[in-house]
Amino acid sequence: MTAIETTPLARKLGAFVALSETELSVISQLHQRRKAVVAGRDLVHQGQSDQIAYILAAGWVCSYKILPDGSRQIVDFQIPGDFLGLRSALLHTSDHSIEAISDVEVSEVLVSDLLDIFAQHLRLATAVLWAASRDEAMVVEHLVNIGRRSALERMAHFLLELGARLTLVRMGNKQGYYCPLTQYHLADALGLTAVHVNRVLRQLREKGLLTFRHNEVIFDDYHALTTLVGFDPTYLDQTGPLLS
Amino acid sequence: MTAIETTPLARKLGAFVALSETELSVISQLHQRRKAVVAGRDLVHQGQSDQIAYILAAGWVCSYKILPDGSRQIVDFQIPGDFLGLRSALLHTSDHSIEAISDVEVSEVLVSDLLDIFAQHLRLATAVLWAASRDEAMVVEHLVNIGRRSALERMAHFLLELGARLTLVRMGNKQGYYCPLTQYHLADALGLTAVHVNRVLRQLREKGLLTFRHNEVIFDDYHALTTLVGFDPTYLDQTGPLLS
DNA sequence: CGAGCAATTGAATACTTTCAACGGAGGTGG
DNA sequence: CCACCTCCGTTGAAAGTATTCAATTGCTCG
Repeated sequence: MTAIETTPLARKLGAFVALSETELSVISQLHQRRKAVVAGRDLVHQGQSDQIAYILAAGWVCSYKILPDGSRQIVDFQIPGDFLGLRSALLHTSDHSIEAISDVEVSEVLVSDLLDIFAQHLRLATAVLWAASRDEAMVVEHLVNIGRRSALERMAHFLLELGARLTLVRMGNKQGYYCPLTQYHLADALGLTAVHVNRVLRQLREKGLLTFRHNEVIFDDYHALTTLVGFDPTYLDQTGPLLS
Repeated sequence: MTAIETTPLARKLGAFVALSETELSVISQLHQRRKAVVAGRDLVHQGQSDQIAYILAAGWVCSYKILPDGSRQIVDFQIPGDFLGLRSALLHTSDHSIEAISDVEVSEVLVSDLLDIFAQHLRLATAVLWAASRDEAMVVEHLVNIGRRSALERMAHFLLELGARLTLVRMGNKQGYYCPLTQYHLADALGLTAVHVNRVLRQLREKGLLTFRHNEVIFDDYHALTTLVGFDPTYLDQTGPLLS
């Protein structure tokens, strides 16, 4: 059982509904068809059809779109326990690419298997629906972040949100977390230049708010950060509403 | 039957799958519990719980979020035929507000009714799932738009997308369309200032690309516009992939 | 007609990008 | 083992883009 509990997906869903042993074992069965991808490689290409879905078991990936002029926008990052390409699989076509940021392990999931499981374990269906809705809410929050916040606030909000997500799968806490993203990743995600990302990070450091160095995010003043950007993690950990 | 065909929802879904008369009548039955909202009023408030879903029958609305500092970001506009608050209804809580831009008519939809219909008419379920996925894809495209395009390109892309959506419900074409949005709406949607929106619209006009005046968008040079921003409406009218 | 809202314009300011250059860490091949 | 290359991070200065502040016009509505 201990082994079962340790899959990030189980941890994430478990934060939302208490899972029975049966349900936990069903989740672990989803992780059968393993596949490894090395850092930097694309897992899915924009426009690729007949897309399969994955559960991210280890490592970090990002979903992005490339514009005609060559610039790219990262839509969001996925961390262990997150689904990849669920919507694309349903639509049989991917409208974005997925890049492995670090070395990555994924579990292939057949949509048909998933649907079978939903039919038999309604609580799991509910939990996955919750996860999908949360993903959508994060994209919306990302949109708001880019549209209406200054570069400094954007960065702070982004790193706070990431911290909250990582905390849910026990890969971070209010002190900080390990973060394999480069400043180029941050730039492409936040709609900034890598150069400006660098300056913004320096500002945050000099203000004693947070330090991002050597792949480590350290919250120097968590409280000040949250008030600076009005960070409200409600949309991430709403435990309850869906339970009924 | 003519009366039935004319609901915007039927027109939209009909653009995706050919609908039988039975299906058309089921759709029209969804429009029973009518409700009117006057322009400027909020239909849904951020944080409101026990949310009900709606189908927009007439008029325009927008979904938005207010930031702690008072600024707002419009996430998305809805036009006749679009669902409102489907996700919020499922989650029993709304994470955003919905404003009626013009006088509006909506049809209340009980989630339970909708689920019943899905069970009986699988093609309709598919079509609605398609619509929901398209909505999500539009939010993603909106994110890319704000993150990686200049103000001018943003505006052009946005007005093109809106035109494509309106065309789908026969409320616009490649010549142009009626558009009740103010420059403030555009600003809040595109992450700009109303002042700057004004200047950008002037540029577009002076370049002979498009004219937005007196609530009318006129594409002066549709082709030049699409190439300017690399507008690719694939994500809007993908007829096919989901049919299987 | 006055009030209020939307659109418009100018000038000054602030924010972000661009261009250019350099340092350090890690990996490769001679 | 070291030279060399590349990728990432860092910094300065100049240029460009968007915002802010302020003021004016036009229009609609009561």
